[in-house]
Amino acid sequence: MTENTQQAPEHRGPHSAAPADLPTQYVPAEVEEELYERWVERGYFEAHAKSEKPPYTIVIPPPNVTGSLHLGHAFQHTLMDALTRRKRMQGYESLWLPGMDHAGIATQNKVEQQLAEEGKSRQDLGREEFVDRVWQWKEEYGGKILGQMRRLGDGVDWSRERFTMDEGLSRAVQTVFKRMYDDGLIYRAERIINWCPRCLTAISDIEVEYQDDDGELVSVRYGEGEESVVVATTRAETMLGDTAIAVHPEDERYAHLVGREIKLPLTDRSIPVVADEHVDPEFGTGAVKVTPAHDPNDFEIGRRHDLPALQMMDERGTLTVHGPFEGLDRFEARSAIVAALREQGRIVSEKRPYVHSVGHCSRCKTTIEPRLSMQWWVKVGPLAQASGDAVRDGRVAIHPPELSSRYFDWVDNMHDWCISRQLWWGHRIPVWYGPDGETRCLGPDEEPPSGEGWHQDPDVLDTWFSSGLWPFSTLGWPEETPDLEKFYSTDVLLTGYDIIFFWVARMMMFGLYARDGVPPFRTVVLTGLVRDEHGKKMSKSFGNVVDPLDWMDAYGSDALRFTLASGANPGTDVPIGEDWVKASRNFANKIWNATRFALLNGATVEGPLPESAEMSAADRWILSRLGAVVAEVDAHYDGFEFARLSDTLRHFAWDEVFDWYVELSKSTFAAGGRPAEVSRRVLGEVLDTTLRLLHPVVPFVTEALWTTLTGGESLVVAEWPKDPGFRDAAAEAEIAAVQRAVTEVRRFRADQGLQPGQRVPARLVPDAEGSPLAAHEEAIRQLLRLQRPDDGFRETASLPVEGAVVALDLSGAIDVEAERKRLAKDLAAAEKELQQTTGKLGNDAFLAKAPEPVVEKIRVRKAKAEEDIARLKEQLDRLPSA
RNA sequence: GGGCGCAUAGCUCAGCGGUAGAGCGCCUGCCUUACAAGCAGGAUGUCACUGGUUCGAAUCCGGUUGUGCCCACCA
Repeated sequence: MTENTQQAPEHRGPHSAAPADLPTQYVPAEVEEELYERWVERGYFEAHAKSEKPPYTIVIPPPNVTGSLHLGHAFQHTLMDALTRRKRMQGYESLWLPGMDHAGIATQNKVEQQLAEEGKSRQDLGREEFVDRVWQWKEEYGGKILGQMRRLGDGVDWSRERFTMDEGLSRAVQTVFKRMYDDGLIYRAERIINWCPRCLTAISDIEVEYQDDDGELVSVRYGEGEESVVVATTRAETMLGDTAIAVHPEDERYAHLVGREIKLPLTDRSIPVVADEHVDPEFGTGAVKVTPAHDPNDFEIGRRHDLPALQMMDERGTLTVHGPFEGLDRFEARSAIVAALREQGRIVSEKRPYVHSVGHCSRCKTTIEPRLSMQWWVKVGPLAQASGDAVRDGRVAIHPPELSSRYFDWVDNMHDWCISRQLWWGHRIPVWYGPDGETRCLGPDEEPPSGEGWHQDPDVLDTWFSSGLWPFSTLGWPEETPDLEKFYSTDVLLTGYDIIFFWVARMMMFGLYARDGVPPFRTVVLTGLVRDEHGKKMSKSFGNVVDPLDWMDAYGSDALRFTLASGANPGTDVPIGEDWVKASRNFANKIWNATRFALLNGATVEGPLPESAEMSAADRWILSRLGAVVAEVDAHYDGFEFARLSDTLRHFAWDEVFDWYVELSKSTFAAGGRPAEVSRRVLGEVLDTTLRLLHPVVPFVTEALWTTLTGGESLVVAEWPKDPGFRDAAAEAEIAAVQRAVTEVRRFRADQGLQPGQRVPARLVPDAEGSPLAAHEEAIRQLLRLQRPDDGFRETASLPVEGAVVALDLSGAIDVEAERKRLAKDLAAAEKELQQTTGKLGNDAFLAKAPEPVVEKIRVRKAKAEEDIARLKEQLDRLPSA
């Protein structure tokens, strides 16, 4: 490999590098790291609160410290990076704020796991030492993802990096907590919560994953003779905590029992029969055991009927009721109790398989145990209302709009949020309890109460409590900092649709509350999930998880980024496969080589663009297209249509610029003179602009090439192109005609099996009215590799194209049969077209109702079909017979 | 149980009322001095099924089937 010009010194003038030194292949590894370091050193990504420029802000969804970069991150980061880079180029004070989440339960689990390998538990260390250990762990392993972000090219402002446990962010947490506590929006209450017997903490409703598990439904007879009821249950082990039997108030089968007491099997207790609307008489026997301490429904029934709640398990799910079952695990207890009941003849109908939905801890998959427990809650009513309204009244837009229904479903039906966690890693609840049952909630600047008997609540907050403050806590709130003033509220919040509830809704609640009704962001852009090339979820068990670094190593960051952006249809999942990344790598290489060609041919960005009168049709055509593409790309950016903007750019760059325009310009360059000078300037202009347009998505390769091409400082701070509004419909039509003619002749040659080396003299014969091709004879000849006609020219084949005829001297080499077949096929197609269009135009209803442009289009099609048929027939007639 | 979405070329997906598209893959021919990570040409679809609206439906409406996701206090 030759030496890479990118290692040449910065700030060289235009074309000072010998372009021939550019290697013929783009090698990402040779430019990426160096460019990123340069960008960071020069402070391009740092935003300034004092800037006069209008702000544009995106805060990163803070990844967990425990995590490493996966394709989902790479995907979202690519989009956020593209958005902020473009805005920066457009002259905004563009801030993309990075950081990480302490991820309470996930991180604590991780460190506990590590301890377990040393044969220790967190209790062995004690709280303080354990938390130290987590911090240590965070310093050592946390933030791995931040290094990976550099590889991806993320243009984040590293000077503003935040962590949810930073001092400043902790102040924000405590400030909000205190305010909400004082406002009565945070309270403490004993309720049924979702308890994870492995993590040993409460978790919120959305941290529970329900899945259909196989269970068994057994029917058990409670009581004796007349005074007996049969209940159906899947959770026999909880019967020791039963404090009632409930039936429907209108169920005549049990009317006589309501109010009576029935003896509970395996115990000395008797429990009442109560009538409650909740019971479905159709289900099972129509009678249900009530265990208020271990089932949320039963808890409600208990409240309505003033029943005691009997806690019969400890925090690990072990039975605590005195007797033969004490000390058994909940699942062992289930079979033991069923066996005991069977022995007593109380199992009325045997177990039958029953599939029902069972909750599991989203962290460790352990079956959740509903448990009666004292916890802290956020009263969501007013906050949820405001959160819904902000979207309903348009202050916040959700993109794509289809996904807003999910948001509304959630905020409009939100239950109070359990925010306390029985963990050690996290923001400690700032509440102190006094010796006389006093409770004191402290703000960040308040000293803890001194004196005997005061102690702080041992629990910490749900990790999403601090994430919910992220858009403003990271900007300095509760202080009214210049950052907050300048960059809040943020412009776009881009994240996966899977955390609408966890994060988006909560940021809305907190943001609207803390900032007096100002929403934390104006637009929410929801992305899908990254999946494998067959649309399957990536998971360790499938073995289809891909480390983005592997692909970046193999194909470069740009290739990965471009592939991800190409797949980003709004709100839908993104499949990705290695072959696609490879294809994007090829695109990057194509950009590389096209620029190399331009440099070799003296393309320039110096001086003003030549007058359009001086330009060739090809020059005017490509500039006309360029303007249209700038406008189109802008529209796609504004609509967050990343797949479309990627497609638009790839098609324009590869097909139109790198292929047709470059090929057409070759004959111009070869001819030299003023036209060549003009084209060199136009090619420089088009490449310059195209590289700018591509930069936000593929920052590395574009930067490397653009600085060489233009001698400019950096694309990161270059200006975003504006559509100059130059359009030339005539030039566009002319070049389209050339393209069609060239394709037509190529097709002929391919059908004829003509070797490229074969000598084919040809002449372009414009018809009487002139042809748009007339001016392009030399270019066409070159594109098709046709010779000039010589004295012995003998026309043996002619191709009518675009108002002209390409006469070819094949000197008897023509394959008559192949040509006959081809013409016959074309003729059939033309006849079908004629039939269709004639039919349409003969339809009065169509003529009466269809809009004029549509009718006109059909007329044109019909005329063309007629022409084609006549021409093809003539050609067929002229073919020598075989 | 409720809600949302999707069914278009071998694969992954655009298109969403006026001649069926892209990328990858496939076939054929080319090392044409920017690029073989390339170039040229080509093949491939009753647009799930079924009614309807319309001059005209892949596109709008109803139904069916299949499929994915979300929500729900399914003893």
